[in-house]
Amino acid sequence: MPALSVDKFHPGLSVDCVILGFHQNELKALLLKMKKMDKWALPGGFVEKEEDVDKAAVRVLWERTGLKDIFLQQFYLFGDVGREEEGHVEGLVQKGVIDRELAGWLKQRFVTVGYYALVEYSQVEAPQPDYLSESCEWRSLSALPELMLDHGRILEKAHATLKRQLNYQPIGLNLLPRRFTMPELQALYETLLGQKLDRRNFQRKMMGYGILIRTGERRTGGAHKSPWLYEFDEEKYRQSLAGGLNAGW
Amino acid sequence: MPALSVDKFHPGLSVDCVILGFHQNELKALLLKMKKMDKWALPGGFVEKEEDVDKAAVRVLWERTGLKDIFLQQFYLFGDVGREEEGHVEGLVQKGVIDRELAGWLKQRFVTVGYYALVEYSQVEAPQPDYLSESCEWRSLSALPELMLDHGRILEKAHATLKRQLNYQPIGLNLLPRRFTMPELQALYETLLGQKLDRRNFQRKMMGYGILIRTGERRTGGAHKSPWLYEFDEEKYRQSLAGGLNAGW
DNA sequence: CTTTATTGCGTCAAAGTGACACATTAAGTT
DNA sequence: AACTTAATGTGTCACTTTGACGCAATAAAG
Repeated sequence: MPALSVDKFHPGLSVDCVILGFHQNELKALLLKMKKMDKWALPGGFVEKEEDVDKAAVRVLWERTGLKDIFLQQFYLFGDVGREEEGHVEGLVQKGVIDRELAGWLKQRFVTVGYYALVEYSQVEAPQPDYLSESCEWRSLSALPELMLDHGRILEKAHATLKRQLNYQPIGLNLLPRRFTMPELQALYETLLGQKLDRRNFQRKMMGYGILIRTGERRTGGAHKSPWLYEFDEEKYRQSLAGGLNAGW
Repeated sequence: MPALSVDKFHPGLSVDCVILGFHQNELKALLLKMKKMDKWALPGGFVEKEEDVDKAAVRVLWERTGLKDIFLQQFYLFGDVGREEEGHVEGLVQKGVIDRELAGWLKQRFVTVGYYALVEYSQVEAPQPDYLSESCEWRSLSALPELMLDHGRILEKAHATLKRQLNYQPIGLNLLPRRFTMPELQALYETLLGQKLDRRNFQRKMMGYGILIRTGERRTGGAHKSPWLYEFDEEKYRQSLAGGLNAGW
């Protein structure tokens, strides 16, 4: 167990990352399985004393999973007392997962900042767990394992935030391969929303946003009629992110 | 100067409240004028070690302004290093505003959680400044005084968040008197958006949401035709808050 | 060559939106 | 008391967006 010098960190402040990917028509989150425990956890960690919180989130994600330079979006601060579970830290000590110094540090009251990111599933190959974890895996949101502390609630809140953003912001640029078909994009939306959409109206609405480019090519190999391949117009995609899709007023 | 026992607080964590009101067709924020300084500040303070952050915000607002039981909405954590200004704390000490103990506490690195609330201007009568401040006043957003630290940025972010929410959530229940006219509601929207709206289309759209009740009465006394008085249907208002106005999908 | 399931494109009615005309009314003016 | 003024209430009309669905084109399998 490497020594973790604890006094370089900002006291009582942590970050937790909800990393969402999309694969086989399922929304998945990247989770760490804690050593010697049956519970799973979001990749999270501490903020250094002279480090921006946003940057800490990026660093922590890298340290704990190997994912590099992910664009993380802050979505909520979880600041209720009682986030901690009675006996949680003692359990870790007794199982030899953490040492006494770290345990003392962990026993203080913590608030945590939630961040989320949407990443392309296939670009994350064999994420590397750190020394606290025995594995790092994609787990389907529809069949989540038991999560430690309030990580279940954090994940839920990230999902809800995402669903709301779908109404006024484009989504998919970091979640899909560079080129994708309309049915694939639709499947992403349907999964995020938990709701079926009409194929034809979806295409019309999506094209109306003007953020998609139809490449001349089709995806072949599957059965039946081969669909067109699309890319995002990154310039216009970013404009839509900033300005919103349905300005409303 | 009352002694402020500093070790009951969570280290390096503060809350700041953006309180917005609407008066004479202007959006105003409640600000504190710091003693012996030309700068103004948002009402803010520290979180106790065994206190929910949300509850701390409510308490702090009460302690610093006298406003009671305001519903505060968390909107962002400001966590960059360099939020602090060089020499800011020393200045306070030299002017005798704070003592050495508080100064030492303040010199650590802080992150702050931003909260906002919309309140009815007229219900806030003579807000009371605390011992750190020499006054507590409504200041128009269009002519803000100089704010200390990054409070200007915090206020700006609250305003932007509000503007975005206007697209999918009803607004006005806590910002207007219980009964109000359609032109008054429209003026609120126009001020928040910084944009003129068509009178007739505004009314149609607003009524379409089904959250307004037209009382049988009119507002008399003004010149010209007297407008109807409306109330919010609080039941439906809350439903719209939860479900969103323009579901989108 | 036929079958089958999927994709692309189009239609149509209903609802929503933006721009505007016109009638109504309360207070001030003459 | 009649007139003027400016704000409010209601309605219209064309255009766009949305929801629901029909039909033809196509890639692979039998």
